Amino acid sequence: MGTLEGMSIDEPGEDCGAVTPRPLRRDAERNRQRILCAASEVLAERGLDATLDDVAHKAGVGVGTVYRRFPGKEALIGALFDDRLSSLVAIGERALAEPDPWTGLVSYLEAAAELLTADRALRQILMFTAFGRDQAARARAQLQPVVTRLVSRAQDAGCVRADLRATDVPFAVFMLAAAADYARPVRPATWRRYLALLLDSLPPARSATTPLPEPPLSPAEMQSAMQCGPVYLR
Amino acid sequence: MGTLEGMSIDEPGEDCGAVTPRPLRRDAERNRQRILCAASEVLAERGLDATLDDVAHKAGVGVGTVYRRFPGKEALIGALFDDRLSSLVAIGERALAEPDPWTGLVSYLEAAAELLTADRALRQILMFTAFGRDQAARARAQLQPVVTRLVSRAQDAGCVRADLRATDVPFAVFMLAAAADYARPVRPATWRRYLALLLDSLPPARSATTPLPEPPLSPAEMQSAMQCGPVYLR
Amino acid sequence: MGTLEGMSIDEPGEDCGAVTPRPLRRDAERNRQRILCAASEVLAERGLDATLDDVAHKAGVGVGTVYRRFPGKEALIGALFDDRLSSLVAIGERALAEPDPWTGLVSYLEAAAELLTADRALRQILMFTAFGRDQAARARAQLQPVVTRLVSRAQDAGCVRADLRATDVPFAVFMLAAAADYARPVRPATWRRYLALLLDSLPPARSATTPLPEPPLSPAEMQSAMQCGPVYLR
Amino acid sequence: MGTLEGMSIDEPGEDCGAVTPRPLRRDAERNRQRILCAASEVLAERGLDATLDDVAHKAGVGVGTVYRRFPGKEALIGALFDDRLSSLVAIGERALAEPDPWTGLVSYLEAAAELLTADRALRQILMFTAFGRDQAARARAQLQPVVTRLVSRAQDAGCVRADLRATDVPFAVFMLAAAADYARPVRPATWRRYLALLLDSLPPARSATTPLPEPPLSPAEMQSAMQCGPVYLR
DNA sequence: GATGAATGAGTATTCATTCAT
DNA sequence: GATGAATGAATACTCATTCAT
Repeated sequence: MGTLEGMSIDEPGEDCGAVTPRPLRRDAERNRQRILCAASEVLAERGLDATLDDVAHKAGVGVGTVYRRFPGKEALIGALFDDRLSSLVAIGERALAEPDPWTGLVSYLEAAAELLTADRALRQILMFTAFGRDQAARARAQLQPVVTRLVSRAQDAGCVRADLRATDVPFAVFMLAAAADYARPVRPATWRRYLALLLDSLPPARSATTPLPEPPLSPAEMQSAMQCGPVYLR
Repeated sequence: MGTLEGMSIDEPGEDCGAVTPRPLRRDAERNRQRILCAASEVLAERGLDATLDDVAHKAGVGVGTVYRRFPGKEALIGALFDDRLSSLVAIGERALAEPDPWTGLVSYLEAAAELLTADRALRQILMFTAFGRDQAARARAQLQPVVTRLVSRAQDAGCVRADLRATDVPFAVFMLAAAADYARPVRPATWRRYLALLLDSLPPARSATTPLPEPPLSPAEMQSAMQCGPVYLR
Repeated sequence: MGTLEGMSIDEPGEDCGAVTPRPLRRDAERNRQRILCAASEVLAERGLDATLDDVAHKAGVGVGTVYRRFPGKEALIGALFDDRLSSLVAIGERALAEPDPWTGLVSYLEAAAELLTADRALRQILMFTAFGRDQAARARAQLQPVVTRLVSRAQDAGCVRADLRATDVPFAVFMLAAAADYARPVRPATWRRYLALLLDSLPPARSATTPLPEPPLSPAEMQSAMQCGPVYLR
Repeated sequence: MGTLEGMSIDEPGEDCGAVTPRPLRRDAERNRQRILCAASEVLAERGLDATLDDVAHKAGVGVGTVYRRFPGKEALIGALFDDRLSSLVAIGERALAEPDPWTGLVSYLEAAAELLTADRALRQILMFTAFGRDQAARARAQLQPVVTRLVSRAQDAGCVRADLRATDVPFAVFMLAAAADYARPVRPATWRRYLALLLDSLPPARSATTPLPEPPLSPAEMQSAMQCGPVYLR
């Protein structure tokens, strides 16, 4: 899980950041990462009902170690959320850096959906988990201005309908993630079909139809999706 | 739950009937219905994590009775699924009865999404639960022809783009359900906003933009949704 | 454990009492008694730290059964407390029935200490566990008037010093129980030695010589002690 | 904790000493003292359930250091016990130095009870914890002669009943500690009331009326009680 | 047939103790 | 020697499922 490896490990030299109360010992940090990776994988496989024992086993550590690094299950999931949130913010900022407003918005939707699509745990976390007041606040505080700017910039350029709002964007991403959740085991890219559909509804006055890039699921694939799809039932 | 009430109850004497293993005794069938109703209500409120004791209590019977009527929790949920599936088929047939093809398709999407929106467990079931081979097959067998007809009829009438497929329809419903799952505790009708958006992308060449019928969530409502939203985390 | 066997089982005929919501099924009540007995024994042996699994094992039932009958560990111990409390009240009433005031007070102290002495769990419960407000209140409400009467009656008869208070009595019992706790494995009756010593300090002759230096706890303080006292229950 | 501070620290160089395995390095000894102090405070507050992590934190050292200095939790508590034992012996010796035999005995009882009263863990230790054979032996070896002398001296002076024994004294202290444990959160000095009561039963005049019914524990029995007594230490 | 009592594997979490850094 | 990271057995409690009444 490349995303996790590269994050939040202070390089040996740059410890002058000084915000973190104390950098973890090398091995502790390594285990922290292992735990996050394992959590991500296990949760992706078995959903949020996965046990911390499973996570610990996958990470190759004892349960106690998980509890040493995270106050509890919810906190561990919260850490995952925080990490992914940073990625989303980065995605948003890259999208804002895009000179063309339309391309910017589209690339945000695409990259955000791609991120969610690649990680089921993240979809569940973003879509279904109630978090503590502060985490939710942080998420909003970081993402909202970026997304707001993306939308209003596109509206000012006349390429997006005037009644679209910034809060519609996460909904679009959730909806795409829901589609992805369903189709992924059969044909992972299916969600792009619905992104295209969605984009078709965005221009103030649509002129030409975009041909849908992905074929629909065949009835057989559809059935197969229903059988091996995400299991939340215990 | 009207659908449940109306199920045909075989008279005690005519057990010589062909396929059905044996018609239930009058009181047994009454209990079966009570259990399904109770399950429907309890699961709609609390989702799939509701306990069978809760269901039994709500139904006014003992747990043992639930197990006498259904092999287990999954089977009970499966029966609910079947019931809802019938509702969906009925919805589809009503939509087909609609003379105008476009109105027919739209009313199907609307009614199907409405059904999912009112029942949390149903959303979870449809979106996340893997069912047995036969149930999935039955679902497909019953729904697919109806939906296929709805789509092709609309395409023949020239009011829907040619590259839309029947399997896109359940995806649309799932996506709307995902939106509903998220926004429901704050503003339950929000999903209609996204149905409108979606419909805007369906015509072969869109002429006028449909004004979105529901306002978007305010940032504050958005945050509140994140806090009290569907909790799958135990 | 004879005391437990005879208690709180409604005789088949006398169900007109009607206070209890519903009499337990025969087997359920039998198991309830088994659990209480086992709890009493196990707690007596291993102290309040004994696990409910131990209790269940001793009772020959599964843990779930224990939890079906009692909401949790504390509730189980509370039930034990309630049972013993009834015994104490009965002891107090027998003591009041005694015509001679001095004999009455002495027999209460003796019988109460005997009760505590025979059951270590009870000693711990009475001495160390903080219970819910209502249980403590019930204990006080039932015992206090009886004990108050025992003391004042003896004082009126001139056989007990005037500065003794009703709240001194439970303290005496606790102190004897502490002695019993210690000496029991070696010589179980040792506490009687200290009861005799204590009784020697009660006649009024002594109060002239040494007035008691600290005021006794008021009934309200006593109750407050029962509520915030040392909690050894985990 | 004055007693702890004053312990003799062998100089680094003179490790050729006889019995002591090896004098600790200066800093090691300092840590040992810090740990004992911290343990004393933490245990006094929270009782024996306090964790070693708490102790280590309070002492400003790592848990590992605690384990380097003491084999385990029980050993640490044992060391505390030893320390308190020294205090008791000192108290006893001060009491013996008292010219008046009665005052001597009373001041021992008072000071000993005061010591126990101030430290919850100590109460638990003295009253409930079974210690290793050697610790109990040491306790007896050190305390018994002092207490025996205190008692017999008072008896010789004619101010204490003849049937009192040395082993009655620790029982008196335990009983007072039990009272203290109970009343402490409400009115900490309450135990003095019961000390006064107890003292009232000691003069020889009393023994004429009621000969004590049970023999006292012999010193050997006392020791045996200390070893097999109720164990609350986990 | 109905009931609800009994079961016990499973879950999150804690803490004394060990061991790598 | 000191540190604190890692360990995992233990504990209270839940709930789907079975079975005696």
